[in-house]
Amino acid sequence: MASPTPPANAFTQHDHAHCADTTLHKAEAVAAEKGVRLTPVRKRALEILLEEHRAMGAYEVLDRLAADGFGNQPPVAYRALEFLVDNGLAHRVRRLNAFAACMRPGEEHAPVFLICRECGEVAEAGADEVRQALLGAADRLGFHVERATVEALGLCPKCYQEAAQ
Amino acid sequence: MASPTPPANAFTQHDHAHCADTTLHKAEAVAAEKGVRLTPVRKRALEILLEEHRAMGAYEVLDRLAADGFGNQPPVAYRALEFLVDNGLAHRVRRLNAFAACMRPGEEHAPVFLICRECGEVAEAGADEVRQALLGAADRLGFHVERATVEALGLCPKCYQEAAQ
DNA sequence: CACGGATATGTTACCTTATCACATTTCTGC
DNA sequence: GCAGAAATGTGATAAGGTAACATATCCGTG
Ligand SMILES: [Zn+2]
Ligand SMILES: [Zn+2]
Ligand SMILES: [Zn+2]
Ligand SMILES: [Zn+2]
Repeated sequence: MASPTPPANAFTQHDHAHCADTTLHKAEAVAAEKGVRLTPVRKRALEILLEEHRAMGAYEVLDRLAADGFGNQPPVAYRALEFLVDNGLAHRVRRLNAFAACMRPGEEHAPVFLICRECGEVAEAGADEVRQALLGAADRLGFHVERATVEALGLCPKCYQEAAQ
Repeated sequence: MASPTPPANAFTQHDHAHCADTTLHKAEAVAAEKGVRLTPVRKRALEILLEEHRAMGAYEVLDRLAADGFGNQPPVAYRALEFLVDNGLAHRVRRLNAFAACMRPGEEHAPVFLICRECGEVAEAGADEVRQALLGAADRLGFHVERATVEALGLCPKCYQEAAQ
């Protein structure tokens, strides 16, 4: 089965309001199906992450949540973010110590993050071949992979163009 | 050119004293060739990382350095570690917020880390196919990769065996 | 509806990781 | 020997993350 949505990604111009809206609705559907509660804080945290195609630090999210009347202590943000990550609605971007909304909630995927060091945009690329290659390399050492982190730092198309001039 | 050393890795039983010693000498050679100074703190930091096939936090390294008569403030460790990383003598393991000695200093390689969640051992696997797959995925979005982080968390052969019982 | 356990939130306090800024020393080329 | 560069020591502080416990909300059951 092919992906039902054309792959709107951070580096392609697109109607992001629509992109975010669609993703939020998918997330709600996923939560409903899994029988987990996308409570107000959690939903708001996800909306905040969805505003832009970039990763946000927990404290940045916290500030936004606090401004919206939620608690202003770290656990408020960390708990909401943990929930989102645990349920596949957001990902943790290790290189940035930050979090990004998952762009394909519900779809089985091994996320690969492409992080532009110039503009900070983060794209989530599906890359099964990367995962396959990783599993192969691990297998040769007898290692059993449970979770994988694959992140690339570099330049997005736009910033690469600009740098070339 | 094939790798000159048989791939001694964390998950294979081997004479680690020899393994560490060899790697340290390779590192010294690399530093000499690059014309950078592997000063006492830096060398000691590398030796500390080389003691075991696992990643160490900066503060753990710092404690060891301080015990050896070096400074006991964070920058002491962070600077030494930064030097090692910048010169390809150590790697940063993002998932653990820690550092591991590079097992193949001088060799061009795209490191992939296999982290056992049970015993904490970390193996550095060379995996060009993983890098190729990543470059391919990035290219499809027009992204230019400069640096990549590939880390897998799971169980090493030994711990997997033990878990199965 | 009432009750009780499970789940979620608020809040305090604290720990770990990482960086800045600046003074002092050590090295290196001249 | 001397000047500039590189490396180190040190204090202070920013940024990221968690433990623990009290309070509130939800939800199935009687
Ligand atoms: Zn979008
Ligand atoms: Zn960019
Ligand atoms: Zn070894
Ligand atoms: Zn293990």
